[in-house]
Amino acid sequence: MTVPKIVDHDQKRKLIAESAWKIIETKGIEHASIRAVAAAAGVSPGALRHYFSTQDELLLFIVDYYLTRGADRAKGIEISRIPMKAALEVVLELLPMDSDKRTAAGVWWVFAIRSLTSSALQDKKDELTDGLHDLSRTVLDLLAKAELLPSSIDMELESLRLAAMIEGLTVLALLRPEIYAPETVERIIVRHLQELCGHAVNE
Amino acid sequence: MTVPKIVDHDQKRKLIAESAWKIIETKGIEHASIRAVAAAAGVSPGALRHYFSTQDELLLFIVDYYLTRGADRAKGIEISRIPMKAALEVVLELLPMDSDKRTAAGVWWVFAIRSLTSSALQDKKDELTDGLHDLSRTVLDLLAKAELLPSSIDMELESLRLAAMIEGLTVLALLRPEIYAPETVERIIVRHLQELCGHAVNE
DNA sequence: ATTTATTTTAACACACTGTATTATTATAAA
DNA sequence: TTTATAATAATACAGTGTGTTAAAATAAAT
Repeated sequence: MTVPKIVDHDQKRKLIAESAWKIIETKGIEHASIRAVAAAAGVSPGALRHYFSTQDELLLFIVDYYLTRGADRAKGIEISRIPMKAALEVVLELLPMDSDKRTAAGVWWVFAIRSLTSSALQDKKDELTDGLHDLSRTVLDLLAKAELLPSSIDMELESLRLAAMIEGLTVLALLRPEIYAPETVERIIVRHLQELCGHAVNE
Repeated sequence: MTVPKIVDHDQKRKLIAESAWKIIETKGIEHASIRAVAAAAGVSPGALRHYFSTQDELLLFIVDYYLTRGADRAKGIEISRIPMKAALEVVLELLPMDSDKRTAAGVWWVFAIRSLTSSALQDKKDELTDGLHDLSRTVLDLLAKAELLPSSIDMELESLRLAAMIEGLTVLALLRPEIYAPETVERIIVRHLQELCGHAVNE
């Protein structure tokens, strides 16, 4: 047996994914066709297909490479010692408050839509939505540990509600950035968290 | 001057839109191509193009014909005299609780995504999101008139928050119907409304 | 009844898309 | 040097939306 040309593979996949991401950032995801990505990455379409045999595979890799990394980052950097502030920071990390996260939110969105009809994307979709749910629960736990939440609260229901809140804000911030501006989104989250803590009013 | 073949036009547009809707319902919106819709409506692709010169136009008509009608229906049928119940019913009318509304929600979703890059869809997108916002405010007004809301409430912020809640529930109910089942969605909405009314806990 | 203007319809061509197949090149071990 | 296999390229295919161009149908005017 012989072992031919051992070429990185994983590194090349990353290179291709990064080229794709650049196109998505500048021209939008609808222009990230196989041929365009191949040209941007400096390989032929056939070569790209050798690394990603289908477009869903490429999309899957991009989502994993960028979105999952973003979610992990959100879970990692709860710097604030003040629980309320930490909770806010974690949630804001998920929302499209800057250009980068806006791109990520757009990718997540078209990925989610495609997942409705492509069975190849189902698992990752479940993983990502579960991740959102887990993160919501983490935020609630954080507040509960600080004894900020009423004991009678239904944690399961509230984490589903917070997850929906985050998802909805993401969508609307993309669709109507002039209405759901970063400051407004932040105020809404603050309001939601304070209400969870039993403060019917805040000021 | 002469006046040639006066053919319905508006009626034919409706016929085409209904054929398109049927395809969307059964095969999903990604199969509602111009050629497929034309075949289902019994006209040639060229003929369809005569009634809808672009696919965005067709999508626009479908959204107007089905979604706007649905929104108006929601605004019309606040039957319940009990304000809390009426509010719940109005909100539930927007959410994908049955097959029909699931289809509508899916259409709204891909429409929204396309609106991000198609300038032809911008106005309708704004109209629909404004409609959601207005409806949220209507619900809040309804509760306020019944003196169920604390006077200190920020109506503007709360209607933005409720709108995000509805949007998020719509998305997640489509993505994870097994988690966001109709009963769960209803419980979440009830919880949200009760919390707005100052009930930190409900049972 | 014939002409005429205009709508309606059809039939293409074009540039894309994702996918599949096939053959060629390059490489590393035997 | 031979050889097996990875990497790449080239091409074909069916599908998409869109645009153009020409034909058919129809209702009024002559």
